[in-house]
Amino acid sequence: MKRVTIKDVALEAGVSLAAVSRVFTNTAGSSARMREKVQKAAKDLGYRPSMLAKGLVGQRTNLITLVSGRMADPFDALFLDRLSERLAQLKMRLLLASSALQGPNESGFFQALDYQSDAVIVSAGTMPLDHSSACVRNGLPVLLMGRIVEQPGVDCALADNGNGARMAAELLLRTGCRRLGYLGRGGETFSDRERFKGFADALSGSGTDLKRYALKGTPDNENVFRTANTILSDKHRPDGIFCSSDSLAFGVIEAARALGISIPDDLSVIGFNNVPQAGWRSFQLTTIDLSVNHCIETGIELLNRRLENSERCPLIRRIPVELVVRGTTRQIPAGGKES
Amino acid sequence: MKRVTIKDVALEAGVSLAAVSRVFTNTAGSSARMREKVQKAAKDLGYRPSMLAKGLVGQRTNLITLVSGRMADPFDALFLDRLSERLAQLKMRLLLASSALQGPNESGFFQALDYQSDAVIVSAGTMPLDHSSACVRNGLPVLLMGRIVEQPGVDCALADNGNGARMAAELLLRTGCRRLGYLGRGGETFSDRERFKGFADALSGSGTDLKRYALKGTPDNENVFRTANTILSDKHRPDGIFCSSDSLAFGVIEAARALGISIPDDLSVIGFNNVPQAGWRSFQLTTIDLSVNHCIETGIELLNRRLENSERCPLIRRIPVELVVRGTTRQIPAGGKES
DNA sequence: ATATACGTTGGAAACGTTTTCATTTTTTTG
DNA sequence: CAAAAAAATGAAAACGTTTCCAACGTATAT
Repeated sequence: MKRVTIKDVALEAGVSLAAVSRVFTNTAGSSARMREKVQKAAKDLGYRPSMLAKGLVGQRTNLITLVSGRMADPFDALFLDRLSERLAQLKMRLLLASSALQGPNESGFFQALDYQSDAVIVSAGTMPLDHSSACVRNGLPVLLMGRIVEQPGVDCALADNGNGARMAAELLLRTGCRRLGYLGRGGETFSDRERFKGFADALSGSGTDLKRYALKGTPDNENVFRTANTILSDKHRPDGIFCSSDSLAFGVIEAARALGISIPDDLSVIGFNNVPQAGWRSFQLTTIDLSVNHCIETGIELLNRRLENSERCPLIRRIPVELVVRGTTRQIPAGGKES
Repeated sequence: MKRVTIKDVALEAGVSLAAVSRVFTNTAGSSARMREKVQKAAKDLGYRPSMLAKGLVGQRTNLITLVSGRMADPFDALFLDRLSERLAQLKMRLLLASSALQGPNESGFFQALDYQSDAVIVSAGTMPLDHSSACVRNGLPVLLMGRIVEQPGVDCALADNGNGARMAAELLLRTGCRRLGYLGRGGETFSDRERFKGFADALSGSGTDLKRYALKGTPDNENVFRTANTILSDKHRPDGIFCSSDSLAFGVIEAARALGISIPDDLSVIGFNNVPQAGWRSFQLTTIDLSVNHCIETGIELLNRRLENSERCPLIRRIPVELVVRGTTRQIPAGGKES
């Protein structure tokens, strides 16, 4: 019932505490005989080092705090899953910070400090960053996924939104759409703002209409459907819609079907993220692919470099995106190279 | 750069360490004047107690280790999200154990021990429980979600699979299906076995055919589609299929559409879990609802009771399920009460 | 042989808390 | 007002590690 400690191992092996510690931390300066004795004793007793004690004295806890959104979007779930797995390979553990229920002193940043996490990853787009400086001040690296904040000690990794939006715009133009729409979250998140701007920029000078639509309220399917239904019921409705996420696009597709609007003949739809569902036969959504694995590798790299050198200046990494053409956009007219 | 400790607060307030500790733990025995002084000093210095130190000396870390599956199923994501939120209300944090990559000494159970979690929740159906006893031996409560294992110190909470399967069987029978199929994971998980058994039992004596199908490999949509396609391509294909999860049902629906089989006229489909997508217009899946919130409340209750009294005998809780009739099953013939 | 270096080992302080116990102060009681 | 009880306070040990430093032995160089 009582925990097996380093002390017990030392006693069993007939050596000092320091010796056991050295063996378990692979510190130089212990004979082969010593290693053997200690390892045998440890195994016999079933010893496991206390990460709490380790963290208290050393500087690493191998804990990474993740502040994530509501996990409503499959992309978030996927991100979490892969991140957890990848960190496990590096012997690190993910500590979740509920982004909901943020009392005055309850931010995920504080939680990270409380448990002496080695770093904080923020992937919740709407999470206020008020307390991030408290982390930086305590030497706790912050990694921002999906937005940019210029602050010492804060690294950022995010999709190449401008490029993605441009590809979407070009595809819609080349397939003959003329009344374009952008459906996003009303500029609530950094990504949303960048994607709209990129879309608008790419469209400027093309002589097309662009209307910006915003989802009010939660991004659940029913709510998206209602919004899309309103948009598409207008007689001047767009004939091409770029959505800031696949989830929104699914709602648009369903609303179009309900209204008898044919996709892609009467309406083209493009999403963002390329979540697994986008490839399902029920949707066949043309979308901008953002590789989860790529996101994670980029994040991990920034994290590692920061842990090695906490002083280095902040880095911003753009994650490349790719256009995935499926069935919700028309075919690009072949041959017509000139103009 | 250095952490503000209880010592700094004591110094600032001109009191002893013990005094500060007492104020912060709300222990009886400190005057109003004392509380005030300490709280002011703490606020001025921005003091936050170290959970590591706290956990080392006290017995609670407020950490709960969750061993979860691959998060591929939306139900798992939802479960995680809500659990994290609910635990946050109770001032507890979720520590994730990647269920992948289980080296010899890398089980989630060991991780729980290493960080002195207050409890382990296992929701991964396929996670081997070899090392659970190590936890129990160290007084670490184990909560099993979705399966039953009779072991001291291990509580279980799971859906009323038998009842759910029975409701599915009855609906299919009453709506006139005669060649029934069950699509599951080949008995890989406890739930799968219970659901099949419940379905078969409810069908026995009805004079209908029952065929058991098993998904081989990963439960991703593409793979499910292929499996379903094979099943439905048979000329003696079933006219009613009960799936052990909604994810499987979606694949069946898509395969049916691809083959031009009309749902629910030629084929009825029932899922399990009632994930949000089941209600989407693209699917309208009839399914057995398992309330995530109910799961969590049940789990939390078991956990709390165990933490209060670690000696009490193991409890098994069945979570009630509900039939949700949507569009993938035929209407129940009205009036026909007799026979 | 003696001095120097090096590789091994153990002792003890430190990490930031809680908690027990003894001591001091305050309040209540006769 | 003295004595007893109650309340408030502080000193120190404990939790399980790591790490610095001193001490020891052994091998190498003079």
